[in-house]
Amino acid sequence: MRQGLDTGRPPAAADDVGRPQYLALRDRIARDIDAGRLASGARLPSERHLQASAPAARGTVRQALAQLEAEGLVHRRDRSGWYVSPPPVTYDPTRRAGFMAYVREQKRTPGAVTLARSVRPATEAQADIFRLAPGAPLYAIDRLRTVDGRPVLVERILVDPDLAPGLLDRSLDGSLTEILKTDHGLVIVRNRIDMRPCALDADTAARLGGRPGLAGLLVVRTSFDAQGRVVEYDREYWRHDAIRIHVDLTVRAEPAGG
Amino acid sequence: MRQGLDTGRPPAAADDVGRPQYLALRDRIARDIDAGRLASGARLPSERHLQASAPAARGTVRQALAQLEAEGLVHRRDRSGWYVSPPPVTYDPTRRAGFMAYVREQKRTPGAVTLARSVRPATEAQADIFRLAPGAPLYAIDRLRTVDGRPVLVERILVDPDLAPGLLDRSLDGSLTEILKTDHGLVIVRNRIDMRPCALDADTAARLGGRPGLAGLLVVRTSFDAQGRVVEYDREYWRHDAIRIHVDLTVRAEPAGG
DNA sequence: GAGTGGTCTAGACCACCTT
DNA sequence: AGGTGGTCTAGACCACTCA
Repeated sequence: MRQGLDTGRPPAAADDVGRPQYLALRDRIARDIDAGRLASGARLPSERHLQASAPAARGTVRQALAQLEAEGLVHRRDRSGWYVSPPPVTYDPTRRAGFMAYVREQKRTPGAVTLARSVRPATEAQADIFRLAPGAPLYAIDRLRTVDGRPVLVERILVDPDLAPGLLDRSLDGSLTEILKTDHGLVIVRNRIDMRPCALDADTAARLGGRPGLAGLLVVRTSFDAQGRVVEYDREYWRHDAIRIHVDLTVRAEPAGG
Repeated sequence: MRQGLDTGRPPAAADDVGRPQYLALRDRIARDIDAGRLASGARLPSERHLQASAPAARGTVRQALAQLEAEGLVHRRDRSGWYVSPPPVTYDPTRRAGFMAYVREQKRTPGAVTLARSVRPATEAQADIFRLAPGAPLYAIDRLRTVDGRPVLVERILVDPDLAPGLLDRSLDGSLTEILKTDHGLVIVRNRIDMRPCALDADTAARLGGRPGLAGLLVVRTSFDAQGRVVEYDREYWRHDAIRIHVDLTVRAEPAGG
């Protein structure tokens, strides 16, 4: 499959027909990972070393690495190198357990950092969600979550100050839902969840150790109490390779004829 | 930000500092889409035309397009061109409505093609799921789903022939769950769903009009009846830019002290 | 057959991480 | 200071689509 300038090498073998060179290199690295020659967390040889061992142009090597990154097998640390990715964390949006709890259940080590807490006027869209007037104050909490020391998720949580006055003065590294329940009597009875693959903006990507455009999964959670009030509005930006969604549903009774 | 060979152009303006050229081009195209100058479904200028208008090397143009593709704003048709992507379809895994129904609810036009139907021996993993012996026969149905004529999803459904004898002789373009219920008395009471971003293999990508490595979302659905038997095992490979997941959950009663 | 995207080469300079 | 990945150039040939 080699193309471009004639390098004097023989034409591709029959079994290589139709398989681009970058995928062949991808396969080689993927095999090294599967076979354990490259362990989870291990650093790959540098692009220039891979280039020399292929041999191939550096762009071709980067194409192979980008492919492995899209598959979630490897990730990069900006200007540091490429690393074998650990297995993803399983996330069940129907469960009440907070991040810390369900990561621990999977024998991984969770971490949390509160990046910022502020009061800010609601944008039009936010006001709509909380059924407030645009410009009304909202608590905003930005948090970073890690698994085994690796940042996997950035979230921004919005809370109506009227429902949870003084919330920002609390320690916010633990379960916010728990605080809202015990301190403010806000019990969540309904969750609306939206998920979609996305590309992360420069800020978010940088916090997760990546570059603008890093593939991500956006999880938006809107939590309601029994009176239908929005108690918590949470936007979580995950690294796409760090998460796996799992839902277990018992089907509700169907209306007659359904 | 221009780098590499000196092209005689002036250094980057202050507001461009730190913003790579490919992102600037991305922004320009994204603005054209937002502003409606490029409508949904419209074809973008060719890479070589974009290159001439930027101006930039073709690799840089392709980087900008790949970024937009990752964000779901544009997609490509192999060797045909780049196109503005339509809005994604919303998918609610908790609802019983089949693909055709919920696509229609969103005022889009669904389509279905049965690609293949066969009986094949269960692999080890499949046997495990169905609690059968490895090598036991399983019905396999491959289907392609389209929205507004565009392929968005390839699925393979496995069914235990003992539970639904003769299933393959039926018309399979409609709701399989419906057939299993009305013809075979199999009522699904529990769904286990797994979702994760993935890269699509060459076959799947080709069926969705893409190249190997196309970004996708894998949705695995395991359906059980009241006796806990696996009635249906379905692996859906979606184009990542064609789907948005939405779940609305009423929280179950908590155990005391929860 | 003209034009498209897909793959590839062989360089270069830069910002930043690591030591 | 040396090495890394990030960005960019300027070409090339190929497989395929489309009119």
